[in-house]
Amino acid sequence: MLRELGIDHVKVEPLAQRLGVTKGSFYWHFKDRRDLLRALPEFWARRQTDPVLAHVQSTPGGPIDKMWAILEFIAREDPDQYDNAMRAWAQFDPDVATAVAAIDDRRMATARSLFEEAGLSPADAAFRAQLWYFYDVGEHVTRDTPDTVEERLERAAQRLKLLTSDLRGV
Amino acid sequence: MLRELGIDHVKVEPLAQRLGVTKGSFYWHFKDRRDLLRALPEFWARRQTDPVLAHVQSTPGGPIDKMWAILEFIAREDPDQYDNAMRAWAQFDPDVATAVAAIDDRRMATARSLFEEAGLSPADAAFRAQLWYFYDVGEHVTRDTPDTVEERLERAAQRLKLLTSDLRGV
DNA sequence: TAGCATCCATACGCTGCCGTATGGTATTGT
DNA sequence: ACAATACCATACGGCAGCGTATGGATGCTA
Repeated sequence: MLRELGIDHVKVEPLAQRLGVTKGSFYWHFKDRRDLLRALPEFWARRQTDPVLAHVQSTPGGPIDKMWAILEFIAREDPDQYDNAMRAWAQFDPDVATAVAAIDDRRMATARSLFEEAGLSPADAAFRAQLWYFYDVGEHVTRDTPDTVEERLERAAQRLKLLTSDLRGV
Repeated sequence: MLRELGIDHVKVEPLAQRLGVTKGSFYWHFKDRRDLLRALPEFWARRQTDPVLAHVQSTPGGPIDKMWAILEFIAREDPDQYDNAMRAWAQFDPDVATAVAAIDDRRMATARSLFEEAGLSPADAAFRAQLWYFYDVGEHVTRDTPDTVEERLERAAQRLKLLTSDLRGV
């Protein structure tokens, strides 16, 4: 419901009908609607970013290898637009906004440390990480992600090249 | 209402109350709620992107000068998050999505032609324009825009430098 | 000044959704 | 076998918002 119609459409009665149950069931599992909404951000964080960060931890090689590992990992997933729905929600709910900002920080911090590892100064690395990450956000939010894995991989390679061509080959 | 709470909160009765009138007035000006919503995308396009494109048309100099003109123009505006609200809406309404996509295309086409003018091949210019534009989108959607004009200008200069440092000075 | 169009208020019925109260069934522990 | 607990359905009252019907009020026009 969140992905398809937005947070204002995750309502308990339509939700129950979609699941083939009634409201009575819902109010046994959750105190009220707010209680359900509170559980969503953490669910999202666990599902969408923990796997990526775990994957980059476990890949060997230099920083550019790890950047490629991230890009490849994401390109091989099917883009399910969960991020978009969360951002749309965060737009209008301060609590969710801080939750999403925390995720953004975690992701950008990873990129930043990799750019530092590749030889950039902290300030330059921070900016480069922004450019890196914002491309991802922009691609998702404008729904401009290619349909096939091959196209996504090619575009990712292009991005990595442009963002690291001036760095030492580590 | 759209900017602050999202499209699902532009409802006729709260809207009327906010304007200090009653529903009776609303239903004289608009057929129904859908009629109001239909008018919003065009209103947004006129207000948010026409001025920028008009401004770049009227600035002299080479393509990089014009790129700077765009960045400077946007940096001097106060970021009012209208774009974000439209994107949040477009996320869940296909008609709005096409309207927003049309705006994205217009903006990116401008950047693309400038990169071509600066010597890039059509394919390279298209990718470079994406990177250019997605940074903008990412900055807005993550609410990471600096508060002061000076900081925004500095960041814009940094962006322009990184995206054009390998091009001929035209 | 009579008539018509413009603009807004009041009042009404209807629907969708929330949250609660209450009862029923199934499963588990002893 | 018999509680007790977990899980779900039904039924209710209440509110918010939609759209319509109707009646002023004001201004323009002949």
